[in-house]
Amino acid sequence: MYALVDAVSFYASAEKVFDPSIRNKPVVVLTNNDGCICAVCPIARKLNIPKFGPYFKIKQYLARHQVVIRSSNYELYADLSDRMMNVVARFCDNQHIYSIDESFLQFKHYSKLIDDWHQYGQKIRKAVWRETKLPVGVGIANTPTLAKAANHAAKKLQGFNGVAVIDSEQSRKYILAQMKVSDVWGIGAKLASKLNIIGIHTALDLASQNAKSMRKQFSVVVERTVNELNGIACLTWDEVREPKQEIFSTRSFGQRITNQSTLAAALVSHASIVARKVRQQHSLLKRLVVFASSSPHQDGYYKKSIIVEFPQATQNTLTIASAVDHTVAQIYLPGVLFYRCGVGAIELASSQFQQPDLFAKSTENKALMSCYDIINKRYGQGTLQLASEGKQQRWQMKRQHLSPSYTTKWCDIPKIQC
DNA sequence: TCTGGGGTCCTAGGACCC
DNA sequence: TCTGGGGTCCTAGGACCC
Repeated sequence: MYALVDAVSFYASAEKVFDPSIRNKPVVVLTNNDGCICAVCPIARKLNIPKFGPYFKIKQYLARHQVVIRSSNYELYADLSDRMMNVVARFCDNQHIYSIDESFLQFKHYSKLIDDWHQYGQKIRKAVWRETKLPVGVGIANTPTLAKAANHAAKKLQGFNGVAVIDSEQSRKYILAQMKVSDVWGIGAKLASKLNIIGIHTALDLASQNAKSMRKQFSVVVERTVNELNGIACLTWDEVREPKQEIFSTRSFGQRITNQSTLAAALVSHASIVARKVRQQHSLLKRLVVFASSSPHQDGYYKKSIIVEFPQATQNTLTIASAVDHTVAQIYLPGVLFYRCGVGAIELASSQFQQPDLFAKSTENKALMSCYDIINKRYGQGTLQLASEGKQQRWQMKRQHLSPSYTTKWCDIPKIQC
């Protein structure tokens, strides 16, 4: 059996944890630079606020309805996510953290010990609430896609109270029949509208199709989804957890950037983030793309990217940052109002099977990097950084409605008055 | 006044090679 | 009757997810 546990509008719920005064109010959270709306709490959802719509277009409407606005506070969310994941991990053999607020659980030996999955799901849910004050939904089924569907039902359908289990033909059909095909994991807007045209509207409609012919008409992804909806697991647990093939770090600037050294500082910072993530999954970096662009929403759209190839695959921040720094002169163009930039690892190799260069001196410096990672993990990312990332970081993002970092900064620790 | 997220994977098509 | 290959690498753009 698999379970999918995720938080109810996580960012908005996280904002409510340390600020009880907004618990009964409509709350939305904005993306980086206060650009779009990325989380809408259940109370705010009743006002039909569109998720991922640009904030400035709906600002008036939100003000009229006295919606509480928060900028994304990743320091807070990452810490609450850790706490939530730790609680959930106690209930299973294996946990795969799929995103900041979702994890898949696998039950192997536990399966024999659990006779009532509903009750067990409630136990998880209550433990998370008790220890973190985050509301979660739990979906349980025998494939990841069905666990996702059950999770959807747990949160959206009446009568489930946060936990749904698909453990019979009856429960599978009941839940899938009430689920729009566009809500199925892996079916996005484009596929959903094509499926609608041929009369497939619900998840159950999709599940009833012939998997092979879905593959012919659409793709192998749809075939797999059909099988999974029928309880046939298509991805093994190991496959679900495979290391990433690409790792990107990109960001739009708080204000447009016009000078080369600021662009260089931003790109080196992204390089450093990518290098850290590469080390985290025990990979080595072979090829990298460095890019920057002006706003695609404005005339005269400029974008430029450079590919960097490392003769010897590496995970050394210093090597990677310096290579990125050398591309900046080719990317920068005077007069361009830079809006966004980033760095992406596009070819990775396993560090287990490294091909060393017989004639080159190794530049890996593993001891330095692991020391660097340990310090930053313990004292917060950015405690140690490269000088070339810049000190003032004026290009940092705009966060005008930022809440305190209650759990990660000494000065922001909540005060309780008796 | 101006304002529009971030990340990963897949696929189609072009260039090139033998 | 009509018919002209197959593989790899690269890139841009599409699709999807949260």
